Amino acid sequence: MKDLDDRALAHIADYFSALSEPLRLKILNELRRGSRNVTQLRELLACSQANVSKHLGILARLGLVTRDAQGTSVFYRIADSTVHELCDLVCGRMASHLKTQAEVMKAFRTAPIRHARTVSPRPR
Amino acid sequence: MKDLDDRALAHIADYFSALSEPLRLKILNELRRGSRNVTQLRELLACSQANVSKHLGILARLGLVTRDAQGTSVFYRIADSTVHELCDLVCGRMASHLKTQAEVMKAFRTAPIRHARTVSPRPR
DNA sequence: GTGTTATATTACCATTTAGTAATATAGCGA
DNA sequence: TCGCTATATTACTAAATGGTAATATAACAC
Repeated sequence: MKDLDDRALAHIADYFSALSEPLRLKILNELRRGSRNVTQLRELLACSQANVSKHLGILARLGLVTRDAQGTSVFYRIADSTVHELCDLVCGRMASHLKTQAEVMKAFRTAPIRHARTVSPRPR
Repeated sequence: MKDLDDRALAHIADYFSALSEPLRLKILNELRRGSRNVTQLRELLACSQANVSKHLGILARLGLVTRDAQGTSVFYRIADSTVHELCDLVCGRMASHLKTQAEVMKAFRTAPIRHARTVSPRPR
């Protein structure tokens, strides 16, 4: 990631954006176990058909999943193995972060956030 | 990523969400070269001070960057080495994806997207 | 053909978000 | 103290986004 033009950057942002919705993460997580059609996902994730179709469309448009039509059903599967690595990375990081975060929360439960700016003197 | 409760999922989504904005990616990319204060980032990225402060606040709140106040300046640096791995993963994937995408675009420049559902017969 | 099922899409609403201008706050130098 | 600089925050607007209900489309069974 050295010299990034705006188009490439927008693509990367879009990619992360696809992963920034809980329902889409649930879909991808479910698809890790194998190919699923819309109805299966709708039942597994307890959401509306229109909604799951919409999110699948987003994931497909960005190339994270692929469509496989079989009769009236459309089966989706993960197209991009990078998805697994990304999620694992974030999950691993999340574990340690949540751990420390929980301790911070316990200490400062009700205290207001203050941006102390007196930490170190200005270098000269 | 086996059994995900909704809170953990929301955290992961938030994490990806932080990476889903071009300007924030630019900031993180710039911070890879070392610690930078707000004014430096403002000049390097050619954006308003309020905007870069806002985005830095988002990144800091999620723990991707840390603050280091020195006098009237506040220096930020990447707090989470995972950021690098994530971006590299996506960039690597992007390269191959854009390559094939470009060829697809060349072929179907003006053609409407059609969802062919006659690929394979329904299994019985 | 009709009816049924599966999926996609459209139109809409509510919420969120990026950006800006203006203001507030904090540290520094004189 | 009084400016001056650096950063954060507030209030606001415009645009994007998630969700839903209704509709459209396509494949199958009959």
